[in-house]
Order: sequence, then C-alpha cells, then structure tokens
Amino acid sequence: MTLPTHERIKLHALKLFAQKGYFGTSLNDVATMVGIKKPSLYAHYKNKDDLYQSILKELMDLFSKRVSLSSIQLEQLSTKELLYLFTNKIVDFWKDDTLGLLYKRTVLFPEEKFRTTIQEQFLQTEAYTTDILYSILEKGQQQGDIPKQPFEPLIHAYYCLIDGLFVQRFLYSSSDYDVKVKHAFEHFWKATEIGVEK
Amino acid sequence: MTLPTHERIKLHALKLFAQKGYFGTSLNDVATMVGIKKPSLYAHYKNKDDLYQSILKELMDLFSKRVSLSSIQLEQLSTKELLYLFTNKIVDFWKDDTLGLLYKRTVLFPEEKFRTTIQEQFLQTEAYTTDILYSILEKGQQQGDIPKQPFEPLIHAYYCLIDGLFVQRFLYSSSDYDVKVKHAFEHFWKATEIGVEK
DNA sequence: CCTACCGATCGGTAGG
DNA sequence: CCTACCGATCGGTAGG
Repeated sequence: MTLPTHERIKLHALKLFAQKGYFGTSLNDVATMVGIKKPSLYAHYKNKDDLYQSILKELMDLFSKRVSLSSIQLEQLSTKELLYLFTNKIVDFWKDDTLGLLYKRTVLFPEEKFRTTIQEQFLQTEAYTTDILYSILEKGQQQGDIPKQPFEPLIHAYYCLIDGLFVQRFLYSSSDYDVKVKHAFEHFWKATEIGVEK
Repeated sequence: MTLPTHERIKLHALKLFAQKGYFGTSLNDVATMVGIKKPSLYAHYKNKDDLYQSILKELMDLFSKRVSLSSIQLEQLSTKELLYLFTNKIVDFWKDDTLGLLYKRTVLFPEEKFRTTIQEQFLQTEAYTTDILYSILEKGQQQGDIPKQPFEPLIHAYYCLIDGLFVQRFLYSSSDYDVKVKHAFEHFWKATEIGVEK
C-alpha cells in the first residue's frame, strides 16, 4: 500500500496477464484490483499496450538476473554441480507462480502485435544463458570433468532438457516435479561425461 | 465444398481455434469463413462450447492414431530404430501447422471451463503412449539392446526429451529443427544404452 | 439458413 | 483520480 500507484498497477497487471493472458485481462479488472477506476489508469500508462510492454521488459530482465551464477560458485563447484545448480536456477524461475506463468505465455504464445519485440527479448535472454553454459562446459573440459566433444549437439541436447523441464513444470505441477528434474538431469549428465575415467 | 456444412464448420473452427485460441476466435469469424451467417451455426452446434468440445475430442483421437506403431515395425526394427521412429511420429504430429498448434494451446493453456475434460483426455493419451514406450523398452531389454535398469527414471527422461522437442518445434520453427531432434535423441540414446557391449 | 435484435463488455476519450 | 460516455464487438435468441 505504500508503493506508488504506477507500481501497484504494474504488480496487479503482471498477475492478471500471467493468469489470463493479454486479451483475457481487461483494464477494468486491473483497475478494480488496484482499487481505482479504469479511466484513472490512463494517468499512469499511455494505454494497454504500453502497460503490457513495460511488464514484459521487466520479466526478461528478472529472468537474466535470477539465473546468473556468482563467480564464487563458478570457481568452487564441480562441472556437474555447476550445471545442476544452473538448471535449478532456471527451473526455480519457472516455479514462480506468476513470473513462470507469464514467461510461458509470452514465449509460447507471443501476442501478434508484440511478436517482434518478444522474439528479440527472448533471443537476447537465450544468448545470455548460452554464454553461461559455454563457460561451464569449457571449464569442465579443461578440468577433465567431461571429455572433448563438439559443443553444438551438446548444447542442443541441454536446451532440449531445459525446454522439457519447462513444459513439465506446467504439465505435472506436483510434489514429485523435483524428482523428475533430477532423473532427467542425471540421464543428460550420464551421456555427457561418457568417456571420462572415474 | 462437397462436405456437409457441419463438417465445414468444424474444419474452419479447428483452424481458427488453433491460430487464435478459444477467446480469440469469434463465431462471426467462423461463420464468415464457412460462408454463412453467425446465427446459422446454431442449427449445427448447440453453442460455442459444444463446437469446441467436439474439436478437442477429434484432436486427441487423431494424435493417438498417428503415433501408433504397426506390428510389422515392432517386429522388424531394432530398439534404437523403433524409439527414433516413435519419437518422429510424435514430432511429426506437432509439425502439423494446425493440429500441432491446437495441441500446444490445449495442453499448455487449457480453458478454465474445460480444464477437467482436457486433463482427462490428455492423461488418457499419455497412458496410451506410455504403453507403447514400455513395449519398446521391454523388448529392447530382452534382446540386449539396452542394459537392465529401472524404467521409471528412463521414462521420465524420455518424456522430458519429448516435451523439450515439443517446445522447440515452436521456438525454433526452422529448417534445422530435424537436426536438433537428431542431436537430442542421440544424446538420450547414448545414456540409455550405457553398459551394453557392442 | 436468414434478418433483426438483446444485454454485456471491451479499450479508450471528454471534461473536470 | 472521477463520472459519463463513445463505437465496436461478443455469444446468443426470436421468429420466420
């Protein structure tokens, strides 16, 4: 309640856009949740699109921030531990009931009007995670945790793992999701480290 | 044009529901595409929900039909070939621009009103594919193509592969999707057959 | 299969 | 931040 009105609008709109999508969310709903009337929204945002865009921007920024690894983690953990930690940071973001849901909607069903913008933001975010992934894998090869192998197929397979866990978060949203994450990750890792003497 | 009207309605509605979703599709749109006026639809379907439900039913039935393996295939192919064929049958269904799109919408964003129905139909379809999967894996173990191992983690990992490919179909809808499928599948298979002497 | 119409709701504006 | 209102569109019905 101490937040400025335009922040409260953004917060409630975020929740509604996540739950009901762009067209499913009416400005009347938003205003009601904030405790004001619909026309008053226009004092803070130019229109519905303006409000929506500002929320998408925040979503992608938050994702990048939440999945990044600290340099301490990068130095002290083994390759497998690092990769598992990284995987879980991404998975944890999707576990967020609001952010995860909005992320799913946005990435899988971009509104026609914002398609280009969303695509750009997504590719930027993906490039960011790919960088982290590369640094983990390169360090792993140097330390002998994983054998020498072409990175491209490996990264395809990893993204497939990540995307699979993304879907399963929503398909099987249950207490044993963590078990599924572990199983799928262990299977991925088994193939990754093949050839290394233990 | 030779099709009965209620079939033509269903066909155009399927396309529209896939592209624009339940709320994004108006009965006016449907009627216009069929070449009649909106109120005439009610001579063939009770209402919008009735039309939508009958389409969902058809979608799930088609999926089951398309992914099933023939007994000839089951007998003559190796375990790896069988699993790859099965994977590609599923992937091919998603490649269908209309059916794949509607499947994605329905499974990932079930309309609140039909949530229970959709959930049931999905679980039924999943049980069907799990049966096929089991029969492939069991035969593979008997023939020594894959080592003895608990099936549960393996099936989790496989579904994660499948769900990952499901997302990637829509994220990277491009000419090199087939390459990504191959990479991800090979990585999965590498971990699956570990321990077998070749 | 049609015309004519219903109440409800949408995003957005005027004017204060 | 409000009241009052706009044109457009929604699913659905009456009556033929």
